[in-house]
Amino acid sequence: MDHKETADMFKALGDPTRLRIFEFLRACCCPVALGEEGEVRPVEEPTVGEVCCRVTGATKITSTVSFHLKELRNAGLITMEKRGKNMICGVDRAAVARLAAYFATEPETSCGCG
Amino acid sequence: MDHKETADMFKALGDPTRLRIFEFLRACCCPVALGEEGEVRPVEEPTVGEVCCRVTGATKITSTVSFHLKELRNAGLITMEKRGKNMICGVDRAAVARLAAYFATEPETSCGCG
DNA sequence: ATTTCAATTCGATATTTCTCGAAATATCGG
DNA sequence: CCGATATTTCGAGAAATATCGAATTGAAAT
Repeated sequence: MDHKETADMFKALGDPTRLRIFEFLRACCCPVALGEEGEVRPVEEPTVGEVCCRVTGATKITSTVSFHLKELRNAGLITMEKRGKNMICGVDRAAVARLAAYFATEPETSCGCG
Repeated sequence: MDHKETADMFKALGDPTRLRIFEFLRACCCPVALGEEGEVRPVEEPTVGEVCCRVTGATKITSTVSFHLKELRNAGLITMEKRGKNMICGVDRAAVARLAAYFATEPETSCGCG
């Protein structure tokens, strides 16, 4: 995770509307273990229209939400996959894990006190 | 940590210059355990001028760095304390811990699959 | 008190970003 | 093919942001 990539993720999450979208997707797309193999898949598969409805309360898709989804996707925070007429949105769990590690890990010291 | 507060932190970290400042402070102000009581204090105490020098390579303090430090401080990510003629900068460890938890914790599900 | 050093504030400018509505694209069903 | 639905792209305007230099504050030293 290089510097620019990290800053882009934070910038994407720095907008209130995008943060709401991201949190909705996180809450919505929680993984669930299935079968004995313990395989994991998302239970709900929200479309752009559903994101739109939940986040802005609008009944039709706003270009604004589309714009924000693209930003989140460009930042590597969410995934979008075409299914028929719709786009299915989900969080990129690897990215979330990297961000968790970013804050949880003590950085290399630069003051010789390590 | 409410929504706006969270977004403000991410917005603050979303600027490349501010992220560099933040990472410098994190690396610089690593805590060190001292004595038998295990008390912890920062080893280096960077001033605004030092941040400036390290981050932008400038020899004198730029108003830009001052501006970015204020943003980071307003977002609750860093602390600044006056000492004599200088301001000593440090990261707010509680805030970093909250952000680590933010990404490490599975959110409440909204799809009835919990 | 005056000078000096550290840092912030101010004013202006250039750039970016958010938002909205209209038009375009793509896919499905009849 | 045509119409309906889902989503993206485009164009424009308003608002926010980053940056720079100059002026200002505040504390310390002389």
